[in-house]
Amino acid sequence: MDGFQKRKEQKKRNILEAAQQLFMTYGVQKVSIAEIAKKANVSQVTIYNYFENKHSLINEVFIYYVDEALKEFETTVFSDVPFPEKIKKMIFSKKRVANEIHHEFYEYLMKEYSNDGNYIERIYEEKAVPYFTHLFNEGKEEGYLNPELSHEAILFYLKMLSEYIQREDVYRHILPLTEDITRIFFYGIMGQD
Amino acid sequence: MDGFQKRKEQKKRNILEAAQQLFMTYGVQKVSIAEIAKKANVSQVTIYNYFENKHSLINEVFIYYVDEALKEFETTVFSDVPFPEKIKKMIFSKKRVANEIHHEFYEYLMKEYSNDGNYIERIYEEKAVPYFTHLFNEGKEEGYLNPELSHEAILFYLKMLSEYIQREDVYRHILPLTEDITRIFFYGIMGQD
Amino acid sequence: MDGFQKRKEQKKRNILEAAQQLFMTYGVQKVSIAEIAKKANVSQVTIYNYFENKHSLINEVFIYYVDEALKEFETTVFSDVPFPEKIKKMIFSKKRVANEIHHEFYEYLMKEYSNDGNYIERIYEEKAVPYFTHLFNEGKEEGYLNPELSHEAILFYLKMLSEYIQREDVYRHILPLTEDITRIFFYGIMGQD
Amino acid sequence: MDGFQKRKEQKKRNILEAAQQLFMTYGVQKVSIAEIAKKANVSQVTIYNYFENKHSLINEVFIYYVDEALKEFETTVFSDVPFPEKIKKMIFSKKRVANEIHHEFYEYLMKEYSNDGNYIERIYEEKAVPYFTHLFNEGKEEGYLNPELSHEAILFYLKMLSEYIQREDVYRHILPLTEDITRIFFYGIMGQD
DNA sequence: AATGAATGAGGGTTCATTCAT
DNA sequence: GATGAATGAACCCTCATTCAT
Repeated sequence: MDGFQKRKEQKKRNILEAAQQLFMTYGVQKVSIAEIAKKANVSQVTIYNYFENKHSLINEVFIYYVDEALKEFETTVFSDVPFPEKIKKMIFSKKRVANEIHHEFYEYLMKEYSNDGNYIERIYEEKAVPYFTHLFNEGKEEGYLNPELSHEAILFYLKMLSEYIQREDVYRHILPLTEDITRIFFYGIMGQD
Repeated sequence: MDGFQKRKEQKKRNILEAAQQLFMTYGVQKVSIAEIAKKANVSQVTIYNYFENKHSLINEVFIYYVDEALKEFETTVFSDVPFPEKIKKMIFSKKRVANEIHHEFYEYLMKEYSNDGNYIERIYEEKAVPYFTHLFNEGKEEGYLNPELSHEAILFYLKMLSEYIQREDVYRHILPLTEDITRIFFYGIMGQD
Repeated sequence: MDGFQKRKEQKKRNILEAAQQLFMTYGVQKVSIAEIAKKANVSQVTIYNYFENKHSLINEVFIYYVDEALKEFETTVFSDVPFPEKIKKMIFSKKRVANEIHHEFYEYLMKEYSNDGNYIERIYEEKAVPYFTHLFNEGKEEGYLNPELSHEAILFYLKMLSEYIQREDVYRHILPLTEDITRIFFYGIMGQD
Repeated sequence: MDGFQKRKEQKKRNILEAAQQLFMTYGVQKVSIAEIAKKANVSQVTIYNYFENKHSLINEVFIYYVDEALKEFETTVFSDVPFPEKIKKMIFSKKRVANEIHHEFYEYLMKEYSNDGNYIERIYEEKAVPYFTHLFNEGKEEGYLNPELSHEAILFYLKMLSEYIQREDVYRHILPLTEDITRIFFYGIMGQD
C-alpha cells in the first residue's frame, strides 16, 4: 500500500473513530453527519465520498468496533494469567471486549436493516464462540466452572455483565462493588459455606 | 373530581399510554409528536395543552411507567411465595418490574436533561430501596443470601438481569437457559459441591 | 363547503397555480420547493402539508392543468362558430387547450413514475377523445375533412400543432405565419388548384 | 496534427459523445458530470480540462450535434431521390436531421443563457436555410409545393414534425399513421377531390 | 379546551466545481 | 495533462412547536 492509499485509509479511520465516539456518547440517531464531519475535520461531502450514506457509515463503524473488540478479546483469552483474572478483566475492562456489542448499535441495525445484522452475527459466531469455548474449557479443567452449566448460560452472564458495565451511568456506580460482583459471578448470591 | 376533570384526566392518560407504547416499540427519538397524536386520537396541539413540550411528555411517561412498575414490584415482594420464587419472578417476568428502568428512557433523560433524572432517581430511592431491603432481609433469614454480600451488589445483578432480559432480542435467546441462569445467580459459575 | 374549507381550497389552488407557472416557465426540475413557496407566499412546509412530496405536487399540478384545458376545449368544441374557426382557435389559442399536454410534464411523469401517467392517459381517453370525435364528425359533414383520413392522424396534427405553438420560443416566430400554417393544415403544402 | 493532438482530440470526442448520449436519454439536467466522466472513462477533472464548465460542455455537445445533423441533412437534400421521398425521410427519419433541434437542448440554452442561443441560431441560419431553399425550390419546380406558401411556414411544419416525431413517446404511437400523416402534409386535412 | 394550519430550524444527500499531487 | 480528494451551496424533506380560530 503506497503513501497515497495510506493517507486515504488514515482519513477513513479518522472518520470512523470520530463517528464511533459520537455514536457511543450521544447515540446513533442524535449524531448528525455534520457533527461527525466537524469532529473529523472534514466536510460533510467527504464523508459521503467514503461511505454511501449514514447507514453505511454506522454499519462500518460497527464492524470496525467489533473487529477491535475481537482482537482485544483474543489477547485476553490467550494471555498468561489465571482463569479468574481473565474473567475479571473481561467483565470490568472499561475497554470494549468482544463479547459485548453496544446496545444501541445492535438495536439500530436489527430494527432498521434487519438483514445486515445477520452478517455481524455470523462473524461473531465464527470467531468469538471458539474463543469462548477455549476459555470455558480452561475454566472447567481448573475447577472454576461447574461442568453441569451450559456454555450458553455462562456466556449470557459474561455478555450481560460486560455490556452493562460498559454503560457510563452504570460504571460510575459499581466501581466499589467490583469485589462483590465478581464473587457473585463465581459463587452466586448464596455464597458457599 | 367532577366529570369534567375526569374526562380530562382520561385524555391525558390516553396520551401517556399511546406515547409509552410508541416509545417502547420505536424508541424515544424515532417517535414524533404527530404519531403520538394520531395514536391517541387527538390533535398535536392538544398534547401541548397537557405537556409543556416533548421532553416533558417523555418525563411524565417515564414517571407513569415507573409508578406502574413499582406497584407490580410491591405485589411481588409482599406476595406469599418462597424467596427463590420471588427472585425468579423478578428476573424473568416479561412484565416490567420496578428494579428495571428501560434503557433508552433512562439514557435519554440522563444524557439530555441530567437534572431531571435526579428527581426520578430520588423517587426510586425512596420507594424501591425499602422494598429491596425487605426482600433481601427475608432472603438472608431464610439462608438464601450470603450475608457478607452488599445489598448494592445483589441489587446490581437483579437490575441488570431483569433489564437485560427485557430486551426483545435477548429474551428470545435465553428462554431455554432459564434454569441455568437462575442457578448461576444463586450458586455462581463455580457451583457448589 | 364552509368558509374554512373554502379558504383551504383557495390556498391549495394558490400553490398549484404558483407551481404551474413556475413549472411552465423553468421546467419541472429547475423549480425548487422553496421557489414555489415564495411565489405562493407560504412556507415550504405548508406545501408539504398539502402535497405528500414534490412528485405529488407535480402530479396534481398536471391534473389541475389537464382539467382546466379540458373545460376550455369543451367550450370550443360546442361553441357556435364554423368548423374552421374552431380548428384555428384550437391551434393558435395561446391559452392551453385540452389536446395539448405540456411536453416536460408528460416526459417527467412517464420517465420517473411511469405508472401514474396511465391514470392521466385514461382520463384523457375517456373525456377528450369523445369531444374530438364530435368535432371531426362535424368537420366531415361540412366537407372540411377528408373522410378517408383516420381520426388519429388528424388528432396527431392538432396535438402537435397546439403543443408546439404553446412553446414560448416558437410562438414568437410564427405569429406572422398564422395564415399559411392554417392553410397548410387544411390544404397541405401542395395546395389546391 | 501530431499524434499527441490527435489523442487529445479523440478524448474530447469521447467526452462529447458520452455526454450527448446521456443528455438525450436522461435530459440535460438529470445528467451529472460524474456520470459523464464515468461513461467517458475519464476523471471529472479531465472534463474540466477540456470544457470550462457544465454549460460549456452542453454548448459544445449541442454544436457537435447540430454539425452532425447538418451533414446528414445535406446528404438527404442532395440525394438522388424524388422530392416526396426526401420529405418523408426528413420527417420520419428516426435519425436526427438538421431541421430538428432537440427540444430540451434548445430550451435549456434559450432559457438559461439566451445569448449563446443566438450563436447557434446564426450558424443554423447560415448553413441550414440555404439547403432548405434549395429543397423547396426543387419542390416547387416539380409541382409539389404551392408557390404561394412562404418558406417559413413549410419549414415550420417540417421542423415541428421531425422534432415531434423524434420523441420516444410519440414515435411509438404514430408508426401506423405514417401514410396519413404524409398525406396531410401534402394535401391537408381537406384532401383533394 | 381543541384544532387545522403554518413555520423555523435542522437533517441527509447530491452536485458542479476546485485543490493538490 | 490527469487524477483522487475535497468542498460550498443547494435541494427535498421532517419535526417540534406556535398561531389563529
